[in-house]
Amino acid sequence: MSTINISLPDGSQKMFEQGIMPIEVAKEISHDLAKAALIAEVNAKKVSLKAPINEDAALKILTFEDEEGKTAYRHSASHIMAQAVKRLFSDTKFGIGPAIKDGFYYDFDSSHTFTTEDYEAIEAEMKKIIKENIPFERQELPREEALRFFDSLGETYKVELINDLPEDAVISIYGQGDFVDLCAGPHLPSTGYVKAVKLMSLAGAYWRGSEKNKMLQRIYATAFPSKELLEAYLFKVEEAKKRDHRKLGAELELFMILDEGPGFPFFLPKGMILRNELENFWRQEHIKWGYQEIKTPIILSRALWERSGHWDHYQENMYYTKIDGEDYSVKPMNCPGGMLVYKSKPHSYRELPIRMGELGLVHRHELSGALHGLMRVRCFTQDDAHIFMLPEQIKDELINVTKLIDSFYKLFGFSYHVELSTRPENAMGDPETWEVATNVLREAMEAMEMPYTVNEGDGAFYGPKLDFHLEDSIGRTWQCGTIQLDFQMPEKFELTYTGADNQPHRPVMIHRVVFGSIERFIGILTEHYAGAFPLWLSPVQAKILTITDRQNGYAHEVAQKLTAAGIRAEVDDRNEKIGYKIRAAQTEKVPYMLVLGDKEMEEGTAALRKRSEGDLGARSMDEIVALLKDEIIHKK
RNA sequence: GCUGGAGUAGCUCAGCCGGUAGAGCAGCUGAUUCGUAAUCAGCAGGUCAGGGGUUCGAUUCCCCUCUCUAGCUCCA
Repeated sequence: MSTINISLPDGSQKMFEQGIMPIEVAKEISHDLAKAALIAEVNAKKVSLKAPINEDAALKILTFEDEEGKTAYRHSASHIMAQAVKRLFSDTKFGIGPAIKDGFYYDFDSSHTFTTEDYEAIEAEMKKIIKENIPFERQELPREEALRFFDSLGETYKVELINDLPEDAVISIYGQGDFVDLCAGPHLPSTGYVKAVKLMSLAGAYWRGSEKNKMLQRIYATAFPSKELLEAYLFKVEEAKKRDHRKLGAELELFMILDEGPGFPFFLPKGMILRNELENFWRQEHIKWGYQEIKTPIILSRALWERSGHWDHYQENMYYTKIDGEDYSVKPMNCPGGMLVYKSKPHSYRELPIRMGELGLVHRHELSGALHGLMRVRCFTQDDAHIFMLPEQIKDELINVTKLIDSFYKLFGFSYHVELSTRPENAMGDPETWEVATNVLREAMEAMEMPYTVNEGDGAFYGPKLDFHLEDSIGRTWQCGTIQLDFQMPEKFELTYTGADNQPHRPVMIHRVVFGSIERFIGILTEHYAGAFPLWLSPVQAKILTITDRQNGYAHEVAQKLTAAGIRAEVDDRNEKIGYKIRAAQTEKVPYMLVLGDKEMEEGTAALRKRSEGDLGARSMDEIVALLKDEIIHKK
């Protein structure tokens, strides 16, 4: 038997007998590593711990700490769940069962309708399978044989999957006792490796994500290498729920959504303060960045929407009405109005770029099942702008807008990722123009060295776009900012400017938003800060709390002083103990509290208390005003 | 829209097998005048989402509608 040379991630090399399994190498390295090992990476290929190594190789042992190890672990758990379901509901057919962020799912087609009451039985069966410690066994099959095999089992979905695999694909199946699944692998050595599992939720999911297909039943679950890790995860999920903007929005009285208007949010006084602060900031910044502001009507005639292409390309998302017998539509986008403003007078090349902003309220018909708090609504305010420019200005403007968006997100401490969305199916205009536009977006991203992913076919019907995604409290991402490059609208609306040659030319246009939708942005902000907004955004910035009712008069004087300095203050002069009032203010997430007793009243001071730090001691009123003003101005 | 789940007081929730609803918090009133996260007592609060059906009787069982909710993209 010959020997082979195995190199490890730390650079060391060791000689082993040919055909050695990764798990044996792991044992050689350390007992702990062997215990934590899940799968291996041999020459950059993921394999089972029991796959013999037959040649010199670079070996890496992967554990739950590695993304790939975690994925294999959950993927194996999904097979265990499938096996459990097969045992309990034998006529079940199988769709797909991948690992996902934080867990895994499996899609089933079964005569049985799963409910949460089945969780217990399925989990119990999974535990049994885990206890049986059944090895996962890999087998590679020729295509024909694989097709025959799954066909004989009646696994129509698997047959479909195999038929769609490329000609040269290696078709592998994994068996664990009485259960066999089509799977690329790799898997853990045996079911016993999975320690803690929990079924999380139940949902319908169309086969292959298309609503033309049958809806399968999807069970979401998760798995961890220990009960403690599972519980820590469940705790984290519970904590995240407390940050949910729908819950906080109601508690903090920011907004509400009623049955009288599903998807149409009401903003309450406190939510309006937050919103107005954001809009004020937006206006100030946009002046600095060279924007003008306009406001266009909400309802405009059918002729306009036909011209813009919305009537053909966006029909199912629009609301319609009739005025004096003529068709009108409620605007789903601000651009056509902006076009009309541009067209209202002739333009010279000297004016370009023209950056025309609009906080525009748009209405869109979203599927009822897609509505979600402020994140997905049927009416929202876009912090829109349309930039009309010369072709040679495109790249600079793209960079400019990207920097503007980045400066906003940085202020709030958001991390975000960018997606480039390309030509969709129902696109307007010729593919060549799209190609050009898409490439300019790419170039701008590359010029700034911004990382981005590509989202094929997800562009707007009039142009490709760069989308900026922010995360919510449970890790779902929402598109906020977007930059869309548009060669179509200027054409449709016959926009022109007079060039240096005294001839008419066609400008190019960018559509862009920074917040995206003010509503969605407020939702994201609420979850980001868990409702404890920075001082400049807080609806109530300071709460004045009296120890006894002797200080009530003084309290209102203090409130007057703060109000005069532009600080939003409220007095709590209820006949309650100070602890009670502090608790109330703390629950309302008021950033500063001013506690007033006899001492403060005599000295003309206030005992300052910060939401995040507790008692700061007595300060003069001037000092307090200066401190708060500074924090507000610098948006700390 | 589709699939599963849910809807009881302002909020969080209880209500067994059908006999017309209960708690805590919030609110109001009174007492207490208190120093950094809940003082005590009393009072008031509900067309049990809406509609229909079964029944002597429905919050409870059945059907329809509305709304909310998880998901329907992350490719064996």
